[in-house]
Amino acid sequence: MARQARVSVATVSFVLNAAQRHRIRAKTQERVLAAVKQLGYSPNAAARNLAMGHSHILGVIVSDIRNPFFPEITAVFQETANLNDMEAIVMNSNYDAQRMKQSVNRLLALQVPGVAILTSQIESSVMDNLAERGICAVYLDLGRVDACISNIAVDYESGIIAALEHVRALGHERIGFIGGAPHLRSAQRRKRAFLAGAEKFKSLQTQAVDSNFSVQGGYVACSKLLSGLRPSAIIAANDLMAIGAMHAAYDRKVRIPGELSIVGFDDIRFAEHMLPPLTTVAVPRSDIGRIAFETLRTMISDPAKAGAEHHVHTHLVVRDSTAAMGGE
Amino acid sequence: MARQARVSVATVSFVLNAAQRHRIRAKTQERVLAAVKQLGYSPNAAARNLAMGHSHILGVIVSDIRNPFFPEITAVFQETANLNDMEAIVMNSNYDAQRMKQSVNRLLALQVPGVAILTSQIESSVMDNLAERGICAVYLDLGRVDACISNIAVDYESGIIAALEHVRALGHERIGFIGGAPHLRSAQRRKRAFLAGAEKFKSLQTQAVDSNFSVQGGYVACSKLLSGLRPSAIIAANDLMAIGAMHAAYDRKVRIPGELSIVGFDDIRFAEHMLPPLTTVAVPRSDIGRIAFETLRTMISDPAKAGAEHHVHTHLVVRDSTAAMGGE
DNA sequence: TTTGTCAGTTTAACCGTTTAAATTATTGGA
DNA sequence: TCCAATAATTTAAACGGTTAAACTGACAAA
Repeated sequence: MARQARVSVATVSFVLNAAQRHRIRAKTQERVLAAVKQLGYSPNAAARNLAMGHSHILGVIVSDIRNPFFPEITAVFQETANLNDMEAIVMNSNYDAQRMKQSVNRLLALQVPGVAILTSQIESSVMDNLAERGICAVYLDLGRVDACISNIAVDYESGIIAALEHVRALGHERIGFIGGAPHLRSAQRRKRAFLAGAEKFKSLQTQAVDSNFSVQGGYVACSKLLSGLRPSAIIAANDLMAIGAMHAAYDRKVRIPGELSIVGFDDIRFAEHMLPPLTTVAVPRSDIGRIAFETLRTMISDPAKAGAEHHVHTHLVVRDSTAAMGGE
Repeated sequence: MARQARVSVATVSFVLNAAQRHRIRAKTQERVLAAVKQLGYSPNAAARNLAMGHSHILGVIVSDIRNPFFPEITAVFQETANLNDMEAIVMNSNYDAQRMKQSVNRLLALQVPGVAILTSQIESSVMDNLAERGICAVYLDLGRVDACISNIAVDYESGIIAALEHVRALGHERIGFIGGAPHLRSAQRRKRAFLAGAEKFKSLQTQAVDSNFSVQGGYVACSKLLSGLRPSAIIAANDLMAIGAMHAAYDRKVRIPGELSIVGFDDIRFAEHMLPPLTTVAVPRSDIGRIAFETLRTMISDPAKAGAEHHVHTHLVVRDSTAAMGGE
């Protein structure tokens, strides 16, 4: 080991750990730092991990990294973690409970001090497993807050309401809604918000169909809506379905936004790249990534304190896929 | 520790490592396995890592995880790694040499046995650093193959030629090309392939402009092409620029594919979701992910053997953004 | 001069595996 | 029955850090 600095291993350790640095003399610190630089030394993470009982790696589990919703979140999480001298390892549950369990087990073996679980569903046995072992966790929209358990609550409702108000203000009265997979809480909340919002305006005629958050599903759902008493505006519970809806309209030669206005949800990067650019509700994904990390860090550094509930807000981004009735 | 099985730690270790399992009696194995199950035991990765001198985590560095080109690769890499009892940690260089170095250092501290570097550029000092420490590496399109260094070569040329032949067969003679950032090898190769291919056909009039692989860049480049002697077909060196080009055409009311055919490159997921769906050259990203892992695994398990060069092929996917001259 | 105090540094135990080597148990042959 | 050979298991030394506790001077006060 780099004890070319003519000091003991302990001294090196003290120098390299900010918290202990004060204990040793400036001169000695210089010597150590010089040796570190000269040897290109970096401490063995495994040894440190073993000694400290936990690693500096945080786990992040998402349902589908291929879904453009997630990379932004994980990228910010990781960048923030790196700034704090930690690593992030991102795993994919692929919407599969079995894989979720496996991923958690992998993370446990890695001795992670905390985990961010950013999926729309999770078995409570997994949460319990984590809780029992004292691993801090932050969930997305799962509600529960406890010792070492935080939650990030996305305000879907105000986004949906904003979308509804927007198309209503443009003069649309017949409004369709394409919902996400109905067994997912987050899908239910968006749908309920839509229905509740629509109730307020007697003049509105609404029709809601459930789908599955995919482009394909949005296509089918939109086809269904268009073949009935045709709405002049459609709000989709995510951008992928909105894109599917745009395709369905395109294939039937229904002009957007001339004959049909479409609003998405999420504001994935490609929303603005659609033709026409998609009006959508932005979910602040980088905030989610940042908050997920920060709340984990807080809980890890002070495990006594209870977890917290964090709220993130959504807002409407108006682009060109919506227009006034009869307009274009 | 789980020595509730009334055996020594060594025995547990032997049972849990397939290679040594034969050494111990079936009865004893059962006892150990039962204890493992009962305690929900999983071996401490850090301790194992420390004892063995290297971890079971592989590093993957990409230039930009937000670019939809990469998540597919990393997801497959990770899935394959998991099937082989290894983890993958994905880092983002953000096209920044400094961050690349940092990422490599982080991975070194983690004692990774191998690294996949999937960026279009890398300083040779980084390659040397890795090589010196005996860390296996696989690069994307960086050419060098050596002890513990493999390379995945993407056959950009045949894809570009296929795209060119395709538009030529449709009757286009005035063909524009939007190139990627000219300092990147992979951009140069695509451009050169285009120019070389165009030479073969005397009748073709081509114009190539350089850009930067971004949607914005594609927009600007296409605007430039459209404002001169207007081409009837444009081939872009990646899909993002092709999408930018589609926007430029849309904003100028140039109809696609009626007045302008556009071909992209990569076949990112959103290519088929564009309106109209984008004709593009598919780069087999899941193959890249799989091969990157497999070649790393091979090199790691037998470090004596030299690295290998792997080729992956591209192929044209014809959709609706290209059509015969004067058609639609 | 002795003693106490304190800053600076070192010692040594520990973290939980792997693995070579040592030990103990079992088996089969004389 | 005893012994050798072999099978099964245990022992103990790494691995490279962290950290409580011990140590070492230097200096100030008695």
